[in-house]
Amino acid sequence: MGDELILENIERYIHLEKEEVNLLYSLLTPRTLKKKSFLLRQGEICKTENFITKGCLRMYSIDEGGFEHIVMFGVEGWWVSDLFSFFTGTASEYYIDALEDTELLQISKPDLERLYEQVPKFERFFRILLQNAFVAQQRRINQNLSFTAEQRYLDFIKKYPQLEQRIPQKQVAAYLGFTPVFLSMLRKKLSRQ
Amino acid sequence: MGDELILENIERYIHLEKEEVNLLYSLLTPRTLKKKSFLLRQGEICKTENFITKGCLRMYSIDEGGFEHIVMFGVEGWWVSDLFSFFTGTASEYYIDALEDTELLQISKPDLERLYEQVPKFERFFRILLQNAFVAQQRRINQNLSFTAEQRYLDFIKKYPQLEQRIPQKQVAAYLGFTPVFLSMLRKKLSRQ
DNA sequence: CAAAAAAATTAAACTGGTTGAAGAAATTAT
DNA sequence: ATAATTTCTTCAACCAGTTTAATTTTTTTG
Repeated sequence: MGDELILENIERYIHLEKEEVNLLYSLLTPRTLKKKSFLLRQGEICKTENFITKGCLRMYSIDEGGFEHIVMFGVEGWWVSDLFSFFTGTASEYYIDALEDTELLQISKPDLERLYEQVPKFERFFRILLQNAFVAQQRRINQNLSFTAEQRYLDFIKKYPQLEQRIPQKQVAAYLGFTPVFLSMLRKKLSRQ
Repeated sequence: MGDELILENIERYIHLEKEEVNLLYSLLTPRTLKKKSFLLRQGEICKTENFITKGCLRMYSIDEGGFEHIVMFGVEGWWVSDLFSFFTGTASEYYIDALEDTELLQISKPDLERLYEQVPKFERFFRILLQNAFVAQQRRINQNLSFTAEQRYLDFIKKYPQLEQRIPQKQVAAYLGFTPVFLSMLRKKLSRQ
């Protein structure tokens, strides 16, 4: 199951005793999500933090014109949720759905707070997780500002070569911030040179 | 001094006892930075987390063409540093300099770790700080993807009305991701309608 | 496995934002 | 104060990426 994956993931940053592992497991709820089904819709409150043990999710918004813009992907070993909605208890602006059949481990806010209280080390773990996510986002902001579309695409396939194979091109375009038509032209141009 | 400002800031999220406050103060080093002088340059390692008690900083990169792109501003009450460089001890890709004469309170990595150990509540404080920063960045990424230049500018002046008054227009443009020339045209167009 | 639906390609016209250049206004330094 | 420097404005030519629409390829579904 995904139990080993999440443990391996956590023990990269903090060491856990047996009982602490058991407490953690007792607070996690497994869930499966069929391809194309939703984990969260705009207007709903995000009630859980979600660790992916199998499959692939995307978190995205839909603009006035009906276009989708992907703020993050998640695959095995990643946490995905709308933290703003989760922490503030307010309606989310985002959708999260499954690009493949997906398996999750979920933890609710009260359970997470219980976990922090009983094992303060988890506070440290989630701080480190957040640090990494923050830094990755900052990098993305900087690249969106300073790179051309072509540079951004090349960086994407270099950074996430697996993902590029796994998901439809139009999703890559929706993440990088240009149209599927333009991505197709770009790929053709790159393959010629 | 800035001592009250930082305390007020921290006590929004965690409560501190007198000795804990004293420990904190003993680990903070004040520093002043003249306008246009650098707190960090590309290639250097970011050694401190910096709390601004007065003034204004920007963190930015310079691209191949020599253009500056601002990843964040900071004013009174904000923390500014290159967290990636700070945590990993690797060379920074960013510059941080002062847009005004600025006063800071600095904490080094060893001192921050001492603080975490002796007062674990600070782990919580910085996790919450990071949560907020993460969510703000995610919002910015989403808006960069889904908004036009005009919408982004209008959102900026709505969200940071003080900052817009305080800094040169070209810095706003470097933050929003377009040229100063275009911003000037945009403002003219908006003032006509 | 066939039919339907979704994704990818191609091409041409188009547009939001850039570039370069030159002058005016504001800020900074002496 | 005055000169020097930086910032802001204006305009016109230009280009990176969009749009629309038609065709082909791939994936999904019954």
